Amino acid sequence: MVIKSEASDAPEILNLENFLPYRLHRLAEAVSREFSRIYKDRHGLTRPEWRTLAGLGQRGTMTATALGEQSAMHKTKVSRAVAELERRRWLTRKPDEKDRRIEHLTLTGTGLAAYREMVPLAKAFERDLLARLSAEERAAITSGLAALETNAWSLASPRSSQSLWTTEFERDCVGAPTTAKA
Amino acid sequence: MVIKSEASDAPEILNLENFLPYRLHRLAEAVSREFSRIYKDRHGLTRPEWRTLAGLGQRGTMTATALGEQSAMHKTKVSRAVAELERRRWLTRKPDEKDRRIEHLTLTGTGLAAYREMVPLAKAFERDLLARLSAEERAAITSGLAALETNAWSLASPRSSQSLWTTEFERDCVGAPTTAKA
DNA sequence: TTTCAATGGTTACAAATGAAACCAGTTTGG
DNA sequence: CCAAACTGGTTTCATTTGTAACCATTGAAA
Repeated sequence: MVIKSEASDAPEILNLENFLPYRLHRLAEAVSREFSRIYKDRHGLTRPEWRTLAGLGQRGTMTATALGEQSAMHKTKVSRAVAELERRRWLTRKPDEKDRRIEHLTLTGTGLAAYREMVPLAKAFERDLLARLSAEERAAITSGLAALETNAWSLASPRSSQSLWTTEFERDCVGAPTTAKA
Repeated sequence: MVIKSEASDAPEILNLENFLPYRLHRLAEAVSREFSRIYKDRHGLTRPEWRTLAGLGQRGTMTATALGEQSAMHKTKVSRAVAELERRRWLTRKPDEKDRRIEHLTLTGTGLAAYREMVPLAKAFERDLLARLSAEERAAITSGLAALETNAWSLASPRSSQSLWTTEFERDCVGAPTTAKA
């Protein structure tokens, strides 16, 4: 059996190290795990809780489904995260007038304070991560990811309410701190 | 309160959509989930099981820890995945002669067959995913990811045997089908 | 109206996960 | 030789997750 010397693609072998799904997952996992330490140590938040906080902090009042779409979380994760943040009195629910199934979620003062404390830490984390790359490399991931996002978009998992890549949750947001309109 | 019009960075707000950890995670999740359908429908494999299969298929005989390092999985995941694949008779364990703690894992004929069947599907999946991007975009993710990988490397989670980014597991591999030497 | 499908959200239950304890076996260093 | 300290690997237990079933409400259709 001859050893192939031109690295990595005997057609009948899959080189995991270069396999996109695997690379993405591994990287995401490492980054996410590292970042989680920040909100975990700091406030004992789980990832769904942090995302809920981040979503509401960014957009102001939202419904649970909107939150799920915006932050790509499963229904039940959102539900549980919201329940917990409510228990901590970091957010409040206000039933919709027209449609009594809907609840509008908003951060309380305490919740907002926590959010405001987290923002600079998050930004610093990202900055530090990117700081080690050259300008071109930064540009590369940014545009590369963007390209994948718009395309992987046709994948998404349609089953259940797990529709990633925000469809139209914008509609459900009111009074967001910065409703950037471009 | 004036509405900022230049999209997205009031310094006190974190724009999730542009936040790297979040983008990575969302993308990885979608891609991974979509890809998982292939091995899930096809063979009823879980992700750890698929990775185990892929690892052994690629490198030939390996120990459990080497597998864990190569595929960035937690000890226990590997252990359980291996147990299941063994139950299916897709792999066999052979105790090391020198060190009786160690077991060398190898795919059986059946396991190898399953692997061989999966490889083209995996490659096709990746190809299809990338096919929608322009050449530059493809180059961008490839190099962007590579850059992040080499750097995020200093993160990794040192706790437990979850050390990502392969240290020296090469040593534990024998008779890999293609021991690409560059 | 009444009925039936869809939608926002929660809950129950089963499966997947991770931390930590654990059981060999191995090495180190008296 | 013997006792730590360590390493490969498994197991136990508590937590997290996802699926599916569920309640309440709404909208559309008959």
